[in-house]
Amino acid sequence: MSNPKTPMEETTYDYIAVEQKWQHRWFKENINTATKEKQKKFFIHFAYPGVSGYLHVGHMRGFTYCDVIARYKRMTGYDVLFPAGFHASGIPSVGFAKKVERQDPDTLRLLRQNGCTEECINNLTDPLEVVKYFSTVYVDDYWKRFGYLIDYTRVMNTISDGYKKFIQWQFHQLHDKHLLIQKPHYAPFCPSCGPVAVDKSETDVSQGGSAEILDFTVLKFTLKDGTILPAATLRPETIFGVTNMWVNPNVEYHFVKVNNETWICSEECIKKLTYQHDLVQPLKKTIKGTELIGKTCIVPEVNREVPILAGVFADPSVATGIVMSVPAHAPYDWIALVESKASIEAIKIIDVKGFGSNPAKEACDQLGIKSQTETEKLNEATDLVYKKEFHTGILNEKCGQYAGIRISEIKDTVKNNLIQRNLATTLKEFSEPVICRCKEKVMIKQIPDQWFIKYSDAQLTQESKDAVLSMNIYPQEYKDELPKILDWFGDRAAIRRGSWLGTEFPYKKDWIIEPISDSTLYPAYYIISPYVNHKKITVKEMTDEFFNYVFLGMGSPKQEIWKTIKSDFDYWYPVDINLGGKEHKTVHFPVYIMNHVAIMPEQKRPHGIFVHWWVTQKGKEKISKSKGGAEPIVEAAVTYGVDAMRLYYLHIGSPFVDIEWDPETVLKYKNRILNIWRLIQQITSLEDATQENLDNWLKSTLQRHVQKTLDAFGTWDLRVASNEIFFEIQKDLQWYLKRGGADKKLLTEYARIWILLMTPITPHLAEELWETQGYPSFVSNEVYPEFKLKDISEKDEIGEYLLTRVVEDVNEILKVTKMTPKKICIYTSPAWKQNIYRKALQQSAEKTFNVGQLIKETLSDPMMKPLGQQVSQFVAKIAPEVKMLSDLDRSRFLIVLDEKAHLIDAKPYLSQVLHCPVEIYSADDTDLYDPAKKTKFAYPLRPAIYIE
RNA sequence: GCAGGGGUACCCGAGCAUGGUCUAAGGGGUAGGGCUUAGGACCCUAUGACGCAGGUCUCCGCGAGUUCAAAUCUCGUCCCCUGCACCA
Repeated sequence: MSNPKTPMEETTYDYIAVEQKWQHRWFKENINTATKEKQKKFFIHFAYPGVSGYLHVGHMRGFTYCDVIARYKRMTGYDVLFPAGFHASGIPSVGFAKKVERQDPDTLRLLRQNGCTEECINNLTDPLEVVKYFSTVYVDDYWKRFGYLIDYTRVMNTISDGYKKFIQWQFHQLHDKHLLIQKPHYAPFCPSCGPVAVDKSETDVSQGGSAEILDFTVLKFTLKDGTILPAATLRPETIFGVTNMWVNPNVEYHFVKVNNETWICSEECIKKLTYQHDLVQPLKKTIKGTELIGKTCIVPEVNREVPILAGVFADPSVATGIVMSVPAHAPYDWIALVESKASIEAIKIIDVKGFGSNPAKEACDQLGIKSQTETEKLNEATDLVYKKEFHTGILNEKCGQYAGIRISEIKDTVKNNLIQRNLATTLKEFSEPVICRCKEKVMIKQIPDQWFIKYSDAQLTQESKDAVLSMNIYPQEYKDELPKILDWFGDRAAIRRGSWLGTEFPYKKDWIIEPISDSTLYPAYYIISPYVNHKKITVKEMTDEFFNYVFLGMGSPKQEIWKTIKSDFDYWYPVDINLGGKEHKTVHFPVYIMNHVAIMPEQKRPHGIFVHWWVTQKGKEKISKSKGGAEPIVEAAVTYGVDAMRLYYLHIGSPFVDIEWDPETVLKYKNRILNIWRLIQQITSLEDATQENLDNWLKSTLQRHVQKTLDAFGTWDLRVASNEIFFEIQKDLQWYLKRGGADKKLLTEYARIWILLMTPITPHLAEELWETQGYPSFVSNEVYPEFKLKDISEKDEIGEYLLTRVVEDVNEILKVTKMTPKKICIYTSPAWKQNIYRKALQQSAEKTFNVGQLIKETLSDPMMKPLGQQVSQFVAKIAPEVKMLSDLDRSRFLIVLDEKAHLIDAKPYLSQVLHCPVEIYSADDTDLYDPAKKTKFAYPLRPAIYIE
């Protein structure tokens, strides 16, 4: 580590040493521990990460936002509570342990790469060890490594005994408030492993992670002898158009007893039925498809007798294996009917614009479909007909009581009526095969008395929507979206029996509360966790009574420590910002709000939510470990430096867009960190010199940037804030130096403020610079700069504006004329023009501007009389632009500036950048050198130019 | 199906709520020049077209409309993306 007393060489900046040095000091002096001192508090946290293995650079984006906000708040007069923990519940750590257990080569390689010893790896077959191991990795290698001022005394996880007591209390509360309900539920289930998760990450399954659950309606067609021929459909309303049935002649169908009915269906179907229906009993009797063909059956509801025909497309593995035929509306059925050559009339039951007497036929004709084997085209035709009919179709007179109603409105009613009258039932099925990791086929199983949290509760929903109105939610779009999400958010199955981690559900033995439901009130637990961690309260003492007292203010304290904890809770709660990725928008955040509304007192409801988008791989692909993913965090920290990465996250895009990880880009930020380091070294070693106008300009623009930065932080517009601090300020400073500015005192102060500004974003760089500038103590503990109006000098701002315009104009002329200048003359506008211009601006601001009026007014002055023509030309010329000026420009142009004096001041600079002698005149000067009569083109803030 | 997001220059990406200062910030890339070199560096200039005096024309997915004025408002249209529940 470098010697802290001697500043580093001007050209070297050992960021790794700097990072270590300051992190060591911060944590040694515990500046990150939350304290109650300032009577103003700010509670921020990020949605704790699930313990699923090593994280990648994408995860650091949100964490970094959190730290920047927390650091900003602590510098602006708040006690900040920034805790963190681990979401250990659920499958991830179990899945990880399983991978280690089955010696998954990728997993083992990853562990070894990250320096995990063989002994350690052996331990990781236990999910609890996985949680323990990665908790350390997250804290030491990620969070501390990035300089986050997290209060590490509060670290907790969701499978600790104390947390479990907290969750049980939560569920007792929900139960008391009648928000726990029981009803049937259908969930993926593996015959040998039990419940499995079907999701895109494919933790539990080896195939079919993106399968959807389809909800078939099974219609009970009856044979002559009363046996039921169950046909499964996704369009129960088309029952009125059934003309026949399809059974596969090559399949042997099975008899099965369902309740008291006898069904005929495929063998695969029986298995599904047993998982989803009570009293399913296979009968040892089968019937060949061919034997069914030629028989007839009765269509339920309609009571029509229809024939059973041969259809090879009837797949025994799909639903019941028996298909009803609606040839007017289902292209498959139409083509099969044509191919069967049966003389059956299609029955049209849906009127829909754009189709005639047989939509299915017309769609088939349109796509040129000739055979049942053209499945791709048939699917397209089905899609086409279905979409059109669903949205614009109306059931016609053949549909009895439902005639005249839109499909989209009546579909569910038809279905429910049929089910109610025992003419139909349901069958759920995956849209594609789903295979468990154990190679078994995953089924859908009914859980008759599943416990749900009743998020559909009308009052809870309404109160939650009301709560959202007064919350600070970033981005605004999400605030607008949230009420709709809350409306749409349905009951959530809250428990599961299977091998995963979590809290035991108090009302059903051996069932575990699922991970979303156990992370809704958890920020409140951060208030308690330090007392648990320091053994100031035992798990045994954390009774419902304790939680009731601390959180709800109910009852009286049993111990002194209860009072202490409650006073902490009352000081810190509620949360000011809960920050999480966009994946939480429709999952975590709604339940976070709703549980607070349901359980916590009104004044403890959340104050704010901040949603950030993701870091993706090239091509907007989600970073995934399986695909190689982005760079590991520790490696990246070494390559780029932590401050560079922090700045990268802040500046590369708005928090509300996905950003693509690109190593080249991160390097640019690394360079910028280095440049700033050098620039500050450089400016404090300049030869002292003052230039009043220029110095005042620098002071003034700095305040503009301070103001913009504060405004941006005010709305957590982190990108704008970082842009001001790391780009705009630097740009101004460079202009100042280029102009020859070198006021030592000013530059010292400028550097001081600049370092303060950058502290929340690049704290290590800031601390190091702070120290080299000779300031004692931590800059992290300093007060953030405030806007100082007295430093604003509009006159000098406008002066520099004039100067840049002159340079631009000269360059423009040189470019067009391709001249090489020998001498450049600049003529500022005469006083009379400036007077008129100002008058015009004032009048325009007061909306009294009138060209004729102003000319008359001006010429009433006898001194102006001789200039009559010039005056009228000038006024006419400026009229349109004066009207269009913004308020900002108007006030800028109204400032009185001695243009000539300012330009003369800058003469050395002008001749330097223009590479030739420059002469400055005012149009009012008596001894003008103006061979080309350019003077008359001079306008206020737009001097005339003559180039030789 | 339900709910939501988005199309801006070579690329990324601001702007759009509150129309005018928008050829459209910032960053990157590219080209030319400087620095005679700080570490994958730094500085300047150019980067829609045209223009021999600081200007003109075109332009924000596509097509209309409102307006003195549209990237911004309205309507239509095409295309892309995300989530949908026991994965967090």
